[in-house]
Amino acid sequence: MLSERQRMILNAIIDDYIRSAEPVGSRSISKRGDVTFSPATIRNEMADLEEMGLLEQPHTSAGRIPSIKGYRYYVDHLVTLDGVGDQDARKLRTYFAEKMNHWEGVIGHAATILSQLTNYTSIVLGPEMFSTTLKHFQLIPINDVSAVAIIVANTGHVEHRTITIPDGISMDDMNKVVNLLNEKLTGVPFYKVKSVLHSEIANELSRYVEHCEDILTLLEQTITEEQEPKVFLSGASNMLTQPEFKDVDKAKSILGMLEETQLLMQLFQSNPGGIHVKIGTENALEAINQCSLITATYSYEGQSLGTIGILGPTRMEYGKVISLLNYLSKDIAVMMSRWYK
Amino acid sequence: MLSERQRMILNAIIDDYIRSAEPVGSRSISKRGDVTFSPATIRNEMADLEEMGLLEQPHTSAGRIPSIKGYRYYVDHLVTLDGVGDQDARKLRTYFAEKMNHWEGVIGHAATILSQLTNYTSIVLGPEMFSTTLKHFQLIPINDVSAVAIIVANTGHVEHRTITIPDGISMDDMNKVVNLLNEKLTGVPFYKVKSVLHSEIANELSRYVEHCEDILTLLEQTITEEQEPKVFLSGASNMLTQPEFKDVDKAKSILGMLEETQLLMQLFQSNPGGIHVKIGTENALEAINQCSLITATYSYEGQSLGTIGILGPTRMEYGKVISLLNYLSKDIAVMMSRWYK
DNA sequence: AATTAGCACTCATCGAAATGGAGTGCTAAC
DNA sequence: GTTAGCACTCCATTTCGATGAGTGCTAATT
Repeated sequence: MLSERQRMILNAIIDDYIRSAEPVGSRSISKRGDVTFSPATIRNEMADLEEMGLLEQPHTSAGRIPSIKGYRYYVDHLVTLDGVGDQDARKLRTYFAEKMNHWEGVIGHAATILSQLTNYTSIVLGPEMFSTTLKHFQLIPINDVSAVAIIVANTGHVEHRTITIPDGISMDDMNKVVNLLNEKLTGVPFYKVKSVLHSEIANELSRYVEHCEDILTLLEQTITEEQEPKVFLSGASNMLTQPEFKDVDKAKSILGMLEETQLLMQLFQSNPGGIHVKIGTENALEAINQCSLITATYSYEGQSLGTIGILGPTRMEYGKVISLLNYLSKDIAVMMSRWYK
Repeated sequence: MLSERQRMILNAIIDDYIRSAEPVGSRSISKRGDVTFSPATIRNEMADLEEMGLLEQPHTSAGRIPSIKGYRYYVDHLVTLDGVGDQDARKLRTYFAEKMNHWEGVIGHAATILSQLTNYTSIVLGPEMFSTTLKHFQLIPINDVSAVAIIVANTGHVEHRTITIPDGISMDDMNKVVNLLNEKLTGVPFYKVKSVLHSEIANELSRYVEHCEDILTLLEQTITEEQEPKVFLSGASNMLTQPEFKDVDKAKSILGMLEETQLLMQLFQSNPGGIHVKIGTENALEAINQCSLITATYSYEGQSLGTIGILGPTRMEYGKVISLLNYLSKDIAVMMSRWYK
């Protein structure tokens, strides 16, 4: 569909624009080493590319900038994955060499590194418990009326909540129930916990304990309560270094959006694994219609667990970011498996 | 030192400036209801106030704006604490009426509300475990080589870490040690844990278990490892609504600073309780030399636990914010005690 | 003696007009 | 098919004068 020459020119324009953030003229392309045609020829091609919707012109007498469609073509067909530079690789190693003693540390760190290496904003979703299995469940009484419920997954993931023990229920009864739950639920994946509770446990329980229904519903709530994954954000202020967001209002709408965890999770939904690039208006949220979002999932034992992502201007260093995300998501996977091996 | 009239005028200027963010002229003061003098008189007083260092002039033919010293006088002597408005109080009630099942929820929520009600940035430090006592300690094995250590405090605060079990140490031995620790350490304040470990436990342990030293050092690290309080940040993007930060570079240095948890904790250090106001250059960090930080501590059973704070421009609504922080810090205290009562 | 009206002066801000220059589209030559 | 040349467009920047808010000082007023 595009001639070789057109692809070269498109590539050159996008490369230049990513570097300079300013409309690219025919002359400057011609002066690059890799395109050996005269400005006039390039102008003709540029006019064609514009007609195809791959480029646009801010105003009549300006150079061209890539359109969303242009970036899309670039990402799909032209971009070269530089791989991860030695420097960056080394930084990653040293970072991860630090001893971490909970996964929040690993993931949070990953977010920090990502934003530092890219100068964009990184968003990382912690692992979903959904696909993990229950390892241990426990109640620890704090005083007469409240207790801490602790849930441990086979991945070492720990959740805890404070619950209030209803009147008229003894700690003894509670403990009996907890023991039974551990017996029956250990090894059960979280998404099955609810149904197993009802099918296998409800009956058996009613024999042992009074008030068992109250207790059961309480614990059911406790265990199955929505475990929304934690969101780690880093380098949000990097957005302000981008010339496209020097307008405070634009910056504000993006940074405001970044503060709403709900929206961020929404952004990451429906990512079936692998690396995904959403450019400009391809994103659902209006606030980031001038941004691109690149996401990758990281996994443990084949199960996709969570997502890491980079948000930047549409004029983003796609090649570098894609390589980096690719590298890092695998690194996290290795990290996790080494940890739990 | 200041005449009654000067105080009135200073108060009027600061009030106006806080509202408008623009230099205040003599005429506009004179037109307010509360100061009944002619512009000329007010001009004379303004000149005096400037000489005293309480006001300054951006340029010769502009109105006056308060200096740091001016704000300081205002906060110390003039500001009226409006109390918390009905609307705000109602919002606070509804927010806290939501059921929370871990303290992170309560504190995080507090940060959100604060930033929403004030339109400034809120920074909240979670409770330090320092002053709480150990309630329960437990190891849950995940696989052959690693286990999750869970530490519960009497406040319901839960910490967890993943540890790797050294070669040649059996899970049985580990459990013996853990049992002993629970026996001896329950009820001991965290800051004493380390010394108790050495004085009371080390000896006794050596009788029961081999390799006990290895285990002990591991667990000691685990329990006493630096528990730095969590930092909750909310409404950072509100900074961008302030006209003083419409300059992207200024905004960036502030927002960048806000991303560094270490710095934030530093900011909050050495606050002996009560409400504190740091204005402009009174703050140690250069990044917020154009900001004011108001902090308050919240406590539980008389023990000051953590800190809540509001960061805004020096041109901040001191009265409103101080009232609000005062109110909310007490609210959190009530909340916590009701929870654990 | 304190207060105020009057007035000359300062200086940031705003808009209009002038200038410069980067880049295009088109035509004609190679 | 490619390229040199040229007229044209339009943004960005600068310049300049007008505007007006606000001051400081002096002299009049209470």
